[in-house]
Amino acid sequence: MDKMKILVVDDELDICAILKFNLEKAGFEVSTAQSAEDALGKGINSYDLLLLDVMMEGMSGFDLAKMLKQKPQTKDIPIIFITAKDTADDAVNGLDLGADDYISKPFSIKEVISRVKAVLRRARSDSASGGIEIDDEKKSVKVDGKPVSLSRTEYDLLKLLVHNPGKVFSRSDLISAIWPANVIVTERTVDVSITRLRKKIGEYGEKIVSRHGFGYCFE
Amino acid sequence: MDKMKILVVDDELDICAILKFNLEKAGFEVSTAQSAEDALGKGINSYDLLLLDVMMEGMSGFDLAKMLKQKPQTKDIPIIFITAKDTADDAVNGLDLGADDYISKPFSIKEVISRVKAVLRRARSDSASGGIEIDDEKKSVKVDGKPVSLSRTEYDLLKLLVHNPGKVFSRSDLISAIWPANVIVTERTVDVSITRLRKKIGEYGEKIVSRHGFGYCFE
DNA sequence: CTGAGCTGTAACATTAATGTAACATTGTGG
DNA sequence: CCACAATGTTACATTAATGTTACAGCTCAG
Repeated sequence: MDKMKILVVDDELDICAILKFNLEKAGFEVSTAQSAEDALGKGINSYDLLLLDVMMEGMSGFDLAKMLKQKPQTKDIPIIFITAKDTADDAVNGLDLGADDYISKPFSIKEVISRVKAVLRRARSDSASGGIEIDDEKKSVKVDGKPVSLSRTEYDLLKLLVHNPGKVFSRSDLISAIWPANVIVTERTVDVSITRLRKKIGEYGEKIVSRHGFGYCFE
Repeated sequence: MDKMKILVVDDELDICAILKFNLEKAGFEVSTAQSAEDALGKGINSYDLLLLDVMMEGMSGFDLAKMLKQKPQTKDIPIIFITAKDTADDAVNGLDLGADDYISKPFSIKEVISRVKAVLRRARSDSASGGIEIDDEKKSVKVDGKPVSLSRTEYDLLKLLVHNPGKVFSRSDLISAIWPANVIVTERTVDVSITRLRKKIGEYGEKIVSRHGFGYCFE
């Protein structure tokens, strides 16, 4: 496999240097930029992953991400936000913007590397052909290349599970993540939606696995 | 939980005093040393964390760290380096040496405390993994690298015990911590769950020890 | 208005987990 | 060493969790 290319965007030179050094040691190819504007000049669409500081002079990391998510060439590049603020708001904002993960300062290097790897693994499995393809723009799903028609609930379920392989979601996790806040549904409702989803995606239904006593996960 | 013991090593007495005062206020037990040699005389392996100045007379912080990382008794003690401001290279070197974090002068006390806590939190969950790894996101447990399948009750039990090594939980402690509030179970029920858990985690089952007349604890 | 698809609940089937009791073993205080 | 209490272990009946299907209410395009 080719070296994955990572672009680190942070206005603190120390942070850039540390990330660059350690990520390179972990086998990645790393460039750095000191501002969002600087990053734009570096041909972002040639990178496989962006590490993006939220708080920067000029254009913020959020602004940059928003811009990138609008262009077809760059919208699929995974983004990990780095934020100094430990506020849940930022995390929510970031994930809402389509960020793939979010790391708060101070971070440990080990943690960063493990998240980078996780995100890249995820991104690769997304584009992996022959499996499950989720086109978030068209809100359509293909299984082994063949389009399947999912309802809104099923689509959201599949997307959440597939984008977080291995992570176990309890029924109440799923309800609060997928069902509108103002509706009240039984936990068993989740089971039924899972059953319907499993049936529609054929053999891949078996990859949505139920962890007795915990919930569901995709593997 | 016991007080965490921290050793601050810095040749500037002012810095030592400030760190000692503030860390003690934050609930830690703090000793200080003015040099690496001094630190070696203080029984380093009894500490839970070292705060280590890089630039010191005689043996540098890096040298000390390198030495400690080579001895089995001390290699798992987390180290946070304190470096002068504009030497990102130092930080890089330090992280390369297996430091868990670095802090550059001048630092804010809040920052130091939050990093200390972060590192200790991380070290705690790591050290618990002396053969047992608990992945709370995946709700899965590995013993010596091999996944074992635990029921919900067994998982909760293991997690509670492992995260509080040495602490003795009475049966009623365990029941109120793990069993849903609305169910009523015999205290002997705990014994059975413990037995099942022990069997599943193999030789590590012996680390769940029963304290006759008191309850169970993990050591 | 109408019909097709979507949804949530309930009911029933199936499987995994659990609690209790009974008996075996170990530990403790005298 | 003995008696008694605490703990270990096992089997088995029961309970809880999950899978599945049917059905009724709902939405929404036409």
